[in-house]
Amino acid sequence: MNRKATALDVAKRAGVSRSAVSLVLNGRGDGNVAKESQDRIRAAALELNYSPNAIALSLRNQRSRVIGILSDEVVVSPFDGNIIGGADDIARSRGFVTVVMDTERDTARDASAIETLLDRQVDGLMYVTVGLKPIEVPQGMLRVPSVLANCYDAHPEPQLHHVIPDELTGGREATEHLLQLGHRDIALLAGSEDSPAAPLRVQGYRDAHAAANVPLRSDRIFMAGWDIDAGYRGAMKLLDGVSAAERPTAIMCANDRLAVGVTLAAARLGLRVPEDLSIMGYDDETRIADTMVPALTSMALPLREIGRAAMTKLLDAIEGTDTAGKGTTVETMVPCRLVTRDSTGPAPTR
Amino acid sequence: MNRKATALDVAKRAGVSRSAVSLVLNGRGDGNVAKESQDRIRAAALELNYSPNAIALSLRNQRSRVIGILSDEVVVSPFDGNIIGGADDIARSRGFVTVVMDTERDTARDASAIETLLDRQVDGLMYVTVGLKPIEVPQGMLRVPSVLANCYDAHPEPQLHHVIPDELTGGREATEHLLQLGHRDIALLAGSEDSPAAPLRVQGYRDAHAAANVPLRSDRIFMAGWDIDAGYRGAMKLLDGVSAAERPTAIMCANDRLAVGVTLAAARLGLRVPEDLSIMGYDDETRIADTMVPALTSMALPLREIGRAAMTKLLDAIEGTDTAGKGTTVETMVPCRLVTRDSTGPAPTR
DNA sequence: TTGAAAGCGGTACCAG
DNA sequence: CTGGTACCGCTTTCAA
Repeated sequence: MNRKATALDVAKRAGVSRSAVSLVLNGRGDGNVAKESQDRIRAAALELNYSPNAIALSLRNQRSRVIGILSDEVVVSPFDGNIIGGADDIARSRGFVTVVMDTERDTARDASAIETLLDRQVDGLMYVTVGLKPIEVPQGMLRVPSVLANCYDAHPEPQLHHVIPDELTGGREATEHLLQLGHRDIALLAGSEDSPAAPLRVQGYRDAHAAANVPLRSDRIFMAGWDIDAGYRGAMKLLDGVSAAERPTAIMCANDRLAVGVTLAAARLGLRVPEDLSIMGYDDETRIADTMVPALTSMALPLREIGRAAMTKLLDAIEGTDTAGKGTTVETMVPCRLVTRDSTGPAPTR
Repeated sequence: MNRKATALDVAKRAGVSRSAVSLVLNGRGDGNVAKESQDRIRAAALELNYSPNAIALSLRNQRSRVIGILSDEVVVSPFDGNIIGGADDIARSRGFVTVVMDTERDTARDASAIETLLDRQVDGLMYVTVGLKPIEVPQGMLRVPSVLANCYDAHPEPQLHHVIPDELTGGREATEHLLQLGHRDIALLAGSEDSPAAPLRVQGYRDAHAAANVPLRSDRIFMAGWDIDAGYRGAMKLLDGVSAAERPTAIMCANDRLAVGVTLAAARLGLRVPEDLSIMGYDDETRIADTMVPALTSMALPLREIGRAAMTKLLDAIEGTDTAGKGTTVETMVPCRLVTRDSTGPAPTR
């Protein structure tokens, strides 16, 4: 717990002034400080294991090279952590560090968390959520460059750039995958309306049918919820006691947990997957989709990419690197990615 | 992006000096500053929405009221986020804020992350991991009060206090639950040796058998791994084509994902849960154990409590509140908690 | 009761 | 090429 060496310590040891130390260690020694003084300074710095005090630097420069990440519940929940991972990748590669604060879905804490971050001179702010959702942008975010990841400004005149997954296309391509396998009766367990992602995925499902000119039965769409038991119950309703001719040949789920429930139901009913029933997940949750039996075909959310894109946008704004002026575009959409595994197959002939 | 008000701004507006502002706003006005000056100062501060600059404060006080949390992968992984939630609860209640940095399991990044945190004057450090594990304590952690959560110092002479779940008792009580239901042939899918939790849970399983005087078949224990497919395969080996008399009446799993796999296998084999087979999980993962069909009986990891206990220990050390001297105890064990749901029931009579 | 000044650890300007 | 000095925003001591 001994105090760290300061620039003054280095200066003394090298027999020069603090200013010289500052110049040399910041690479502006040549032409300002004698060659041999430079060497002595560098040697002294090394011996004392000197590194400048970040606090003092921030105070002086009014910049900290720290990006504050505000999470609604990404840290504590099992979901979407890779957004932060991706954001951190980019930040580090550009010489910034990120610090995360999680409000555990208590939006009342947003303002104070942001105030805390701002008080500590963060150079920028990123708001990241579990699941696509509209948010009330906390006032403080407008005081420094900021960006939204996986969420968007609920106001009619959005102030901040946001980066979100392209759920519409995701829903469409998931459906297309099944249509291409020959399925003509595809049920949809569609999550619930509390998430804006759900209706988008439903719309994608509709669009795919329309584009393929396949008639669509609205009674095949269920706003079932998001959890395993919901998937189980939904599947039971669709499959239990229904003849092969009348049941859907595929069930598309709005997330992987629903798909787990559906798989469970199929197993209980003695239906083989994918021979009798194809099951499609969404999200491609690590260690769920890839480890299910059979492994789940799923539409992967581009979490890492969202984090990377959002952080890139943010740092460009901070460093004035963005090509056009700020606010040119307000939205970046990142495509989802189909991951084909073993739970989907050709439609059974009947 | 207009600059924040400083103490000087407040002083000017109130027609006093900066020192007066400082005194009053820190509650040491009485007896030092005239009553009416105090009022003017407070009014001015309010009007200007003044809050002191945390950076300047840290520089001045050499303390920041910030706790750095270093995570191996708690943020990006789906697991154990509630440790951080619990830690944050305590920190906030005691006037500290936490900032989290996640190294995504790259221990090479530990040192630099800690250096960053230290450079920013964090008053304390907490290292938190996904899953119980021994760690190499990064040097820098010894320079400020620090604590380990869900992990422990791998060295023979541990320097830091750690808070971990009591896995031995957890394993024992999980087994006792099944024994009490009359099960006498309990298989164990035990995770893998890469986690120190696995052998402890196995030992608990053995202890419970010994205490109940129930003979134990070592060939019922499988180091199966941790994922759904591992549970599925393990269960198939135990159950498929085995007569009711020879198969175990209960399968205890080292985590909930294994239990999902087991449930899936049981469903495929036409076995009812819990009538024909009881299934026990571990971890009590949110939105898995509670939403399975049937809902999983599980041994809950006390994640939140671990975080709370660790942060309490840490803040006590920082504020010098700890009753005994530092380093009195080096370990805190937090008990796991049995959550009884629908996947376990009385052993079938045969 | 008040204000001036020092100092936390740096950087940057400027005179020598 | 060098060292002195002001300043970032705040607290604290000390003299008036």
